[in-house]
This record gives sequence, C-alpha cells and structure tokens, in this order.
Amino acid sequence: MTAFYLTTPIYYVNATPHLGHAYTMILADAMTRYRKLAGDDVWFLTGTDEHGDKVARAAAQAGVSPSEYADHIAGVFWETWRELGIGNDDFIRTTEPRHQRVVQQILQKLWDAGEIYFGKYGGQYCFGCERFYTEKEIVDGKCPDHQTPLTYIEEENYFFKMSKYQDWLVRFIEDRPRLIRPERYRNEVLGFLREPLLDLSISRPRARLTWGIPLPFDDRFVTYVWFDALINYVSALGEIDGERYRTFWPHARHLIGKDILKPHGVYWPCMLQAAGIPVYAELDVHGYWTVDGQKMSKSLGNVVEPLAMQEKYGEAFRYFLLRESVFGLDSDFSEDALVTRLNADLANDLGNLVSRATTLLVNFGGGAVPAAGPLTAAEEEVRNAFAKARADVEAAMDEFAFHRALTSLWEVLAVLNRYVDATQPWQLARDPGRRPRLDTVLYTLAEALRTLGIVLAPFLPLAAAKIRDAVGERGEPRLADAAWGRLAPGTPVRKLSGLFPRVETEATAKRAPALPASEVAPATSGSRITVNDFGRVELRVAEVVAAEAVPKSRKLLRLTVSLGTETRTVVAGIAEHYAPADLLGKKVVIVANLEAAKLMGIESNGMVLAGSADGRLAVLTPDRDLPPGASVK
RNA sequence: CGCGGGGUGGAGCAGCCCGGUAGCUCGUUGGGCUCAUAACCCAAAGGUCGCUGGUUCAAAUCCAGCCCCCGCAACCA
Repeated sequence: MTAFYLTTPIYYVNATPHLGHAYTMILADAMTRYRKLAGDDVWFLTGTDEHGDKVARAAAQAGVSPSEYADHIAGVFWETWRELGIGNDDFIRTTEPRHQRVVQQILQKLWDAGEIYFGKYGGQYCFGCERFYTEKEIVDGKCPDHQTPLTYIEEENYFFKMSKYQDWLVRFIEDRPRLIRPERYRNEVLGFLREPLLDLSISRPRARLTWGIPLPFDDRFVTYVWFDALINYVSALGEIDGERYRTFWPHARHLIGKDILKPHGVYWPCMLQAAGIPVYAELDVHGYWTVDGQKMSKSLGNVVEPLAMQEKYGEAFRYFLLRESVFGLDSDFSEDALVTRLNADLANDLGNLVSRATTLLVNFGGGAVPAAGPLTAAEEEVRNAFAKARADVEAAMDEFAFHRALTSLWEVLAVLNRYVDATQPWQLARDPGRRPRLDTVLYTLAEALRTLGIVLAPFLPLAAAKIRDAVGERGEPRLADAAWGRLAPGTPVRKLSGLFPRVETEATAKRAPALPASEVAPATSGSRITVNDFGRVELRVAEVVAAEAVPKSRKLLRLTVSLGTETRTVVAGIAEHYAPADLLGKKVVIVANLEAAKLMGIESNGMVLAGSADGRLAVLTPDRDLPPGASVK
C-alpha cells in the first residue's frame, strides 16, 4: 500500500475562515479522498498557527488571554471544516505540547550542531505593527501601513545559518523537477535564490513578546512564528522516527497558497536539511481567488464566507471551486458564476441524468437492474468513454488538475445523455420483442451510475453516495470497484430526482453590478428596499484621530479615523462646513464597506454620514458614547 | 529595467511545457425528443488566439521586442 501524506498550511488564528482557506481545504480534501479511493494509506493534516504578535494583540483587544483567544478561533476553524465535510485525519495546534516538544527538540539539535548563533539585528521598527521594515518597504521614511515614522532599534536575537544552504538548495531543486509545482512556482523559488540568502532570525525577545515557544537553550527568547509553524508538518506525526513518522514523512506533500511560497520553498527545506530530516517530497502551490474581479479584502467588504456559501449552495460550492479554478493560477469567484455552474453542470447534466436514468430503471425495469442482453457499438462507446475518463482523471489528479478531472467526467455525462437519446428506452418498452435490447440499455445506465458514483466521490462526496445508494451500492467506495460489469442483475434501484435542484436565475439577475456613486439613482421616498439590501451596507462608529484640509481642494477634508481594530483614511466633502479642528476626537458614523475611491489623489476608504438641508450640513454622531468600530444599524 | 501572472468568438475560461484543420461552458438562432429538474439531443451563427518581427514546410503554441491589465515584495489561502 502506498502512503500519501498531504498537509495544508496551519491557519493563523487572527481571523476567521474565508474563501481562500476553504479553497485550500477543499482541494486537499478532494485529493486525499481520491488517494483513499485508489487504495492509498492516507494521512491528511491541517491545523492552526497560534503564536506570535498578531494573536497576542488580537487577544488583548478582545480582552481575553491569548490562549482563550486561540481556543476560540481554532474552534471556529474546526467547526467550519466539519460543516464543509472536510475529512482531515488530524488537526494540529501549535500550542499543543506535542508540537512544542518537537519544536524545542529541533531547536536544541540545531543549537548543538552549531546551526544557530546569537547576533545583533538593527533596523527600522514600527511600534504599531511590532515589526521591522526593510529599506524597500519603507515609504517616505514611514511605515507603509500606519504612515507613522519608524524608529531605528537594535535587537539581539538568535539566527539560523540559512545562508550556507543556498547553493545546496539551488542544486536540490534543480535536480528535482517535480519538487515544486506547478513549474512557475519552481521558477519563482529559483528566482528568489538568485539573490543572496540571508540568515533567518528565529527568535523574539520575551521582553517584547511572550506568546511563543521558549528557546530551549535561552528562555529569555521565544521562537519566531514561522520557525515554529513550519515544524507542525513534522510534529503532527508524533516522535521523529516514530511509527507514523516513518510511514508518512517520506511521502510528505505540502499544499499551500502562492503567498507563502518563500517560507515553504526556501526556509523549510533549509531547516529540514540542517536538522537532518529529509526534505518533503512535493510542494504544490495553488493560486488566489478574486471576488467579482477584485481582490478579496476586508476593506472592500467582499470577503466570501465559506459557511454562508455552503449553507446556500451545498456541495455546489465545493464543485465550483474545484471546477472553475486552474490549479496554480488565480480565479474569479462570483455567485452568478457559481449558479451558472450549478445549473448547467450539476442540475442539468448530472442531476437530470441521474433522475432520468433511475426513472427509466424504475418505470421500465421494474425497479431492479436487469441482466444485459447482447452489447452493441452504443454500449461500447459508453464503456470506452468511461475508461478514457478514468485514465484522464488519474493523470489530472497527479497534477492537481481538478478542473481537467471534472471536465473528463462530464464528457462521460454527455455521452450518457446522448446514449439515452439515441437508444430511446421509452420506445423500446412499447415493443415486448425488444425487451433484451431494453434490458441492455437499462443495465448500461445502472452500471454507469454505479461507476460514476464511485469516481465522483472525491469531488462530490454526498451526491456520489446518493447515486451509489440509488443503485444499491453501499459502504466505502473503492476505485477498484469501478470496473465495468460488477453490478449484479436483480439489484434494486430507487428513483433519485432532485439531486441538484436548479437555482432560478431571477434571484441572480437582480444582483445589480456595483455602479459608481454618481450613477446610482438616488433613493426616492416611496421606493422600498429589503432588509437584505440594507444589510449590505456596513455602518460603523469611527473616531476621528486626525483631520486636515486637502490642499487645493475647496470641499474636501482628509480624515484619519479609528475603527478600534484599524485606522483608515476617509475623504469627506465637508470642508465648507467644518474646520479640521472641529472634528478631531469626534465620533462619527461611516460606511465601512464602501468601495475605495480616489479623490484629489487620496484614496478614501469609507464615507462619513452627514445630513443636509438648505445648504446646512451636520455630521452624524452617536447620541451616547460608543467605542470606535461599533456597528450601526 | 524588483518578481510573477494574464491578454483566445458577446461573457467567462481551457489549450501553450511536448508546434500540425481553434475547444469548453454560458448566451443567441433553428430543429428533434418526451424517460428526465422548462431539463436532454442535433444543427447554425460568431474568433486576423494583444501588437510587431523572427525560427519553421507549418506558430495560439517556440524566440525577440513592444503595448495593456492584475497580483506579490517575511506573517492575507
């Protein structure tokens, strides 16, 4: 039995799951289900990354301890994967003792081997971000995030001698064309390695950060999160050289998003090499999702929540992600496109085929699989189409090309729909003399459903199980059983319709594309909107922390407002009514999920609400004190 | 010259690594069928494959240059 070990990144617990996390998980789930189906010994690992600055700060903000905070978010991730039907075998949290033990073990080993040294690091530091910035990142001597001046500070830290592995790593990658895939990412890593590789800072002083794993050889420091986090892939397998480690580590494949290519493609192999652990077998890199053509971000308010999509569309959500994306490239998500896929592929092609085939078997086959009569070229075509799809799926899955695997399977569906049309079983049923022919057709359809129910299982686990169940196939599906002719005559068949009901397009047609504000018709009194329409507008209390007139502008003020967890720039057309000083410290109400807009060259992320009449204007403020960020509705 | 990705019928995409009549889905038009979820099947219209040049018997596919769009640049999948 071949072992297959697939990992996803462990997710940082400073935010709840979004489309991107769900995508990684669904890819990993489909892949591991496929390998299990093929008979491999599979181990599928995911988890959460819980140490570091951001978690500590988010916890402080929420008024709880870091561990309480991490418990909560880790729970949200865990629950989300259950709802999405993800079948991970393990879920590791970096705060677990089993992880910490291995991290410390590896650190000690590296320290003993002289792979780590104590050194001084100086750089431009932003106290807001609690991190250093490189010269390239700094904008006009200021933090690109906060636009505040940076401070030069020096800090002593431990460093991993990564630089000495540069030449080794280049050769290692060059010798292994399949190590990093798709190839564009392999090229990108080799591109990184054309620049000199620096030693990696692997610690943070406890004076600054306590939320981490203490260095075993100097407890004044904790381990830097990247170093800590990457080791989860090993620590989750138990003791190094233990049984599970020996079974799975030689087959380790890491599935990641393109944003974390560098740590996985560069740091991690160096760490492993230094620690005397074999490098992973494969790094598989997927692309990003945009949403309605735009980058997904909180400030744009277009973050797609996987649970909402799952609730609304069920397995079609999973199907869409697998079918619509080309592995490694970016793809665009939209509900319209999802509904189109759902209706065309799942309702019309698959669901309808299952419905018509089971109905034929029930109405004309007496609810049981008949014995097949002589086969003709038509049956041969069906079998060939299926055999071709099996081979195509096998090849596609080897490259994480889920869209190709599904395309191949849908070619079989087209062949089957044509087969029904061409053989016309409802006509055959009228002539008792053609009973053998009818039986052959019905057997072929039943067998097609059974085998489809097996091969579709990794992609549509629930629907595939229903299809198998309709033709009397119970228990765990196995690819080996997808051989033609295994279906026993006499097996009872149940009618299965409504597998994927169509979603009526009216609901989607009314989703108007976002128009620039100037083109939006103003609401007329009398016209009504639904509560859902209103719910799309995110209103929040914001505290004005800075205000200044926009140069050369008559009407505009540039406001910096705090939403509690973030500050942002909002440009407001109120300069004729308010002096900047009037607004300082005021709590106002802003539209927080408004599309960003450039006004006089300044990007505005939100809109300050104000009422006006007869040329007089007044900014809205809460009647009682509310904290910045409080939601308004 | 920071790195990378993309530019293919009305829309969204595959194909490009391994050159050989340009393919899929949606949409449009006409026809067929009635077993099926207004589904299914057949047919048609619609593309100088961003531009220019090169290699080749042959280029969407290889090479060079240019134009446009989009990401990333140590903690967002």
